[in-house]
Amino acid sequence: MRFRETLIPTLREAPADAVAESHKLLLRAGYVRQLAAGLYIYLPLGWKVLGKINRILREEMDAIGAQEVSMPILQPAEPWQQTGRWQAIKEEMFRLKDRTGRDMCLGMTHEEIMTWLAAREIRSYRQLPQMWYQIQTKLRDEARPKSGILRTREFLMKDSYSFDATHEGLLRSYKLHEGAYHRIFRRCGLEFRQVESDTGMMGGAVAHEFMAPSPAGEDEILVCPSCGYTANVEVAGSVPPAAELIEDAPGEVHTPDKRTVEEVSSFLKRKPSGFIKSILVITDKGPVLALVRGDQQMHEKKLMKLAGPFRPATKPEVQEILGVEAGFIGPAGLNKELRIIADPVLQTGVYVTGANKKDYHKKGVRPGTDFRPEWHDIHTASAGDGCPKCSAALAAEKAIEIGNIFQLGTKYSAPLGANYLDENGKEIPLVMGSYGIGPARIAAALVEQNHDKNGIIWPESVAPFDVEIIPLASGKATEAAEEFYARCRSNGIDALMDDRDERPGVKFKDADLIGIPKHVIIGEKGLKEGVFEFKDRLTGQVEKLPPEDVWEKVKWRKPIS
RNA sequence: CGGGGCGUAGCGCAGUCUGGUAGCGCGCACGGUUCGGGACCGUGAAGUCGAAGGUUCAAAUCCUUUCGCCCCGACCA
Repeated sequence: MRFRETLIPTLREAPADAVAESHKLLLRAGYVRQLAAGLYIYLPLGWKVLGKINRILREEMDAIGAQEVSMPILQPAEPWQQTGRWQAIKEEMFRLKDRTGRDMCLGMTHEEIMTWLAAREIRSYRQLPQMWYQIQTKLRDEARPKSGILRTREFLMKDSYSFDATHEGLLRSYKLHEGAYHRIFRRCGLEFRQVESDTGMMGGAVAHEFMAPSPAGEDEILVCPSCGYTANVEVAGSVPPAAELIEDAPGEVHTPDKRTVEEVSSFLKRKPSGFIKSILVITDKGPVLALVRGDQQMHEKKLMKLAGPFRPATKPEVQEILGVEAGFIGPAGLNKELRIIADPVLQTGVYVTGANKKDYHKKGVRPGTDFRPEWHDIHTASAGDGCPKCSAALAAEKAIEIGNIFQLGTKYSAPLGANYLDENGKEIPLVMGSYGIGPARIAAALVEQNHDKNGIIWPESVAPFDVEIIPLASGKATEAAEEFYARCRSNGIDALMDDRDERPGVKFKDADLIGIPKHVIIGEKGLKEGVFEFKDRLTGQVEKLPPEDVWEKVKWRKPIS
């Protein structure tokens, strides 16, 4: 393509609203424009990049035997009502009525519709397994769109769904996707990790996320440098550093007005790890007392999986339920039966905790003896904690979620009646999996991971063009550049020809900003010596070479590793 | 949804406190000189000051309401 004829509106300065590096650069380099909060226009360069990513997605999905289909974005409410998600999902779903008053929604994902189709078309075990995928627009009324194209209300998603006769079949489909995802992200040139993850509202037992490490990421993951254990902080296990053991004799201490662990620990001159933090929460089934060690943070998602949705108790509620002011509550010597969930790190040791008496704490409390809780991991794993598998020190990093895979089981097939007949003529629900990848997130994560102060540095596989040709104004240079450009075109090399009447500096700056990996600079100077210049955007290295050698370099493509 | 910030030309900003009828840089158009890392000179076009209502002789500026966008948190199928 010719620069002059293409919409590539580069900006010298980034709009003040942009904060994330990928957002700034994609805006400045002319890849995207914002229409409204969480709604983006993809300009020619941006759309080409998405196209490249989508091609890789299709190739790898096709390679594992998945079939591409296209599902409506506008959907009737019924399937969603049948699976219960019409109720379970709240403001995040765009809802509307058609002219007859029928409830409709805009698809935020396609489990319901894919399963609806499966319910009608799959009848026999002989048809199984099936894997269907699409690259389709999703709409979610996000509470907070942010970071440019990282979190938007409308976005493209490659979503696929597997239908198997058995759980073993599901595992096979899951593994196939796992492998495809690894190949996809590797081909895109992304640094990524696969982590254990929460299944969330998708349901099902097992799920993994694919994460691209980046400070712009919204997720935190824990990584063991020794054994390779990796998990989202939402599910990550860890062994916090051992606490100093102080064998107090049981007894009360006067702690006037000292409520939080910080206050009491500095008052008693004890480390926070010698305390039990008691948190009263209100669930649908009543109050629950959650306990973590004083130096630890409770992880709400972990507790939510055990106790269901909850909220912290208000101060009056604490008074009413436990008969003591908040700040002095503890698990030992409660005035009533209460569900107590304690983090296993408290299984050993002797602790200080609230005495359930205003202005008093209790010393020498032995969990398991002085009170009998349910033991469940509810603390937040953090950097420096021991790995749950090998006990080496864990590291924490921020990451962008670029894909996820879920073993759904029969969560959708059962309510939607997606059954098949087995060899014995028995009707059995399909065992399903679902698998997503966000192409725009791949693009944004790539920019986050691959840029310098001058601009973007795309990997060859997803760059909008293979090469940018930069003639420096002069009749001869333009002529030579045109010839080179024509040669690229007739050999299937996608070249961007900067045919603008601009000064060299402007062309160089724009080329670096746009980030095509190879630049060919053709100037009067070089022509006199009989050379073109080949610049590697990544290293910045420029080589003066005979045109034929430059051609060889432009033609050469990095093999897929 | 809670907290904070910001809306003035395509982009970045000043002007708002202390009311007097809108300005700077970049970009854009035209002419000229330039031409290897965002050139220079000259001329010019472009703004309902987010919107509505109010106060006032007079509102970008003061008051009220409202909309939008960004950030932190909550949420995130």
